[in-house]
Order: sequence, then structure tokens, then C-alpha cells
Amino acid sequence: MDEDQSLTTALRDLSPAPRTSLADEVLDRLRQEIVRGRFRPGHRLSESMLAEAFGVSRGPVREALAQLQQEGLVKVERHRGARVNRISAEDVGELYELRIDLERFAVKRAVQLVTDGELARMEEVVSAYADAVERDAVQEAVDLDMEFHGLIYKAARHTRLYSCWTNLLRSQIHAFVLSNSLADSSYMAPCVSEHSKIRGALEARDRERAAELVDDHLRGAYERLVRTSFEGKQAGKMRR
Amino acid sequence: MDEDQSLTTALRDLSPAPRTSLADEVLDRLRQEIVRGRFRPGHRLSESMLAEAFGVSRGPVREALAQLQQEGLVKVERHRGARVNRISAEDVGELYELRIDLERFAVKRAVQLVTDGELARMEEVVSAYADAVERDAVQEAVDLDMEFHGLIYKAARHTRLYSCWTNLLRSQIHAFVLSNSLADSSYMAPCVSEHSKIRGALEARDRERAAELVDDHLRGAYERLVRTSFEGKQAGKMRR
DNA sequence: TAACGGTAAGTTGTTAACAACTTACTGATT
DNA sequence: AATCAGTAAGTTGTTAACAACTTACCGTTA
Repeated sequence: MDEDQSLTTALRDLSPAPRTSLADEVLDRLRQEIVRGRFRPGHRLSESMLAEAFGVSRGPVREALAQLQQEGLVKVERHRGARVNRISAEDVGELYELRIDLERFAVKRAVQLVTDGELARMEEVVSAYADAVERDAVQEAVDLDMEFHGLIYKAARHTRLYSCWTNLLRSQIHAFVLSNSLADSSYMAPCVSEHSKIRGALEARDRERAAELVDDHLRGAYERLVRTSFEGKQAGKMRR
Repeated sequence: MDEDQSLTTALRDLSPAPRTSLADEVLDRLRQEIVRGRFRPGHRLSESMLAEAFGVSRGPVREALAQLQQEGLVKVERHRGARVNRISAEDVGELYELRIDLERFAVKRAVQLVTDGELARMEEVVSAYADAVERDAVQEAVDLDMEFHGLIYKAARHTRLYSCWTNLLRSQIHAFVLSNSLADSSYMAPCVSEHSKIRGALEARDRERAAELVDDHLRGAYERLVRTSFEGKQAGKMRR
């Protein structure tokens, strides 16, 4: 039916967000506050204080804190409350060792499954990233960095793999990369062309090259991160 | 001080569980009920019904359901409640594809980090597993299977990797392997010697052999699982 | 007959109050 | 001075009640 067709087409453009729960809103805002460094590591996150600040009751706040613990941004101790996690050199080592393994896995699947729309979006993100780096818009650039890598995971069409990224890796990596980039703005420059090359390998459906590029990109990024954030400490070279 | 020494030694043996939260108790019991098949896929899990059944209020039940969703055992939909997940052929494919990658990763680390105590415990578990298989004690055997693989992840000393196992893989795999083994008791027999060989490679600190054995073990197990549970459907061979 | 509006039952989302626990402080005791 | 019991303040864990939403049912209308 023609009527139906136009109706569903119209509806598709409408109503992107049907209305979310308070817990989700609190979760998103709180995650952003922590990632952007407005709550420092060690800072106590009292449920009642947060509830008042966000204008909700403690229930949704509790839910959000539980999820943020899963993401590694906070630590909740029974009867002792939640604190913002400090990300140690060991944490970064674990995060990147696992990330390299999973993102190689992801990009190899993505080579075969990525859609034209996703490749187009990646190109947009790479361009916007280059522009943000140029303008020294650090926060914006890191957001785009995260989106680029998220697109790779998403293109892999593997729900559990994607969940590893969003629930286990992303938030802590986001927080750490941002704080590092604010301290050392030279971190991001090499990433621009590397992202572009990874996208190119995906478009060319070159599986081995894509995996190799992701590997090199992440190892290089890891090296730069630990060099500026943990120099002096035994930074621990990662084994191949 | 000698007094202190003996005191701490005594305390270490005491109080293994200082008292847990209601949410955790509900979580453990509910997970067990689902894994053991007392709640079938599609079964609605109403918060108030569960609260009454466990003798607690809805709060702890809600927390438990959120965690079980993370583990993949239930699906919670906003304002529509929770249902027990059905594990599809695609789910098993995803689970094992990711599991093979992660468990290879885990065992390669474990080769270098496993302790004598852990090797000893593995030997116990392998023996008990063989015995349970012999006695056709299926449920007990599958519990021990899960413990064996959990020990590998634990020995890898990688908190996020271990979290992948406990939060993302274990519960669904446990549920599926148990239901499969109850239907086809021949599934488990080959695992006994394979477990033993993996333990042997760990003890011998033979990294490549351990990884290869884990790979073969899991691919073989996957083949047997899909053969009996999804024969007819396009089971999808896993790429190497 | 099929589509529509209204309503009732039952569910989840959220709140506010109470119970249990942790922590820091105070003052007595050795 | 150091240790310890007692206590008070503040936190989280849990509960029960209320609000918002989903769903199914039922009679009406075209």
C-alpha cells in the first residue's frame, strides 16, 4: 500500500528517542562528568548527594552507579559507598592488551560485514576528527576517536563483542585518553592518518592489512599514552 | 610479632563469607534456577512474584535481574518486565567464537602465571569431573567443567578478561552445555582427557601447545554441541 | 467484519521512610 | 601515651507505597 509506505517512512524520521528512564539519564550524565574529569579519582559519590544534584531519588542513582562500576569508572563497596576509580598503569596495560586482541578480532569480522553507510560515517568521523585535532578541540576530538572505534566494533555485528567495548573498555579508555590528551596535545596527531588507513583497508576488504593496521595503531597509541602519563614507572612493554 | 602471626593465620581460615547482600543471594539462586532449567526460555519473571518467592522486596530482585541481563540469561524490557532468554544457534556461535579467542588469550597468560596451588586444584577438578562423568552425574559434571575453565581465566591474572568470563560468557554457556548434556550424555566424555592435557601443558609451561589444545578442545566441544542441539539448521562452521 | 476508544488489571519505574552498618569521635582505663 | 568501649552522625541496604506505563478486554462505530 502506498499510504502505509509513506506512513512508515515518515515515522522512521520521527521520534528517535521515545523517552528514557531516569536511571539512564543519570548514568549518561554521571559518566560524562567522570570521563571529563569533573569528579576526580578518589572522589566520594554519595547516593543522596547525587540524587539531590540530579533531582531524582536514590533508586535511579543506585542503578547508574552499578553500571558505572561495571564500566570501571567507579568502585562500589558494600556499606561504604562509591568512589571514582583511579586508572593505574596496570589498568591501562590490561585495557590495551585486551583491546588489541578484541579490536583485531572486530576489524577482521568488520572487513566482511561493514556496510557502505558505515564506511561513509567513518569517513565523516575521520574528517571531523582531523578538523578537531587541527582546531585543538581536544574534548571533541576524543569523542570522535571513541566513535570511530565504536563503529569498527559495531560493524563486526557481534553483540557480545560490542558489549565488551561499551561495558568493559570504552569508558575507562575514554577517560584516560582524554586526560592524557589534555596534558599532551601531541598524542592525537598520528591517529588521524592511521584511522584513515584503517577505514581504507575496510573499504578495500583487505582483512590482513586491516588487522595489522589496527594492531600498529593501538600499540603506537599505547606507547604514547604510557610515555607521557607514567614515565618513570616501569611502563611495561607489551608482548606481541 | 608471633601473636599477630598466629592471629592473622587463624583469621584467614575463619569467616570465608562475611555475610552477603540480599541482592547477591537472589542473584545466585535465580541464576542457578535458570541455568538448571527450572525456569524455561520465554518464562516471565515478574519482580513481585520473585520477591515473594524469595521473601524479599522488589529492590534486590531488580538488581539481580539487571545483572542476569548482563550475563545474558534474561532480557529486561522497559515497562514490560523480564523474560528468560532463549539461547539460539546464533548465540552459541557468537559465544564460542568469542570464547575461543579469549580462552586462548587466557591460557597463554596462565602458562606464565599459574601457581602450584592452582595446578593442584585443576588436578582435583579434572579427577572429580572424570568421576562425575563416570557416574553420569551430569549436573555435577557440568559444574566442574565450568570451574575448570574458570580456573584458567583466573590464572591469567587479568581482571577484565576474568570479567568477560563471569559476566558475559559463563552463565549462557553453563545453561546451554547443561541442557545439551542432559539430552546427549556422550558430549562430556572427550572433555575429560582434553582437560587433563590442557592442565599438563600449563604445568609444562608449554605456551603454544596449551593454546593449541584449548583451541582444539573448544572447537570440538562446539561441534558436538551444535550437532545435537541444532542439527538441521545451518549450524555454521566456525572459521579458523 | 474490522478498526477504534475507553477502561480495568497488572506490571514496572520511582519515591520516601526505615533498618543496618561504617566511621569518627569522646572519654575512661591501663 | 595507647588502647578500648560507647556513642553519635552519616552512609548504604531494604522496604512499602505511589505513579506511570503496557496490555488485554469490551463495546461501539463505520
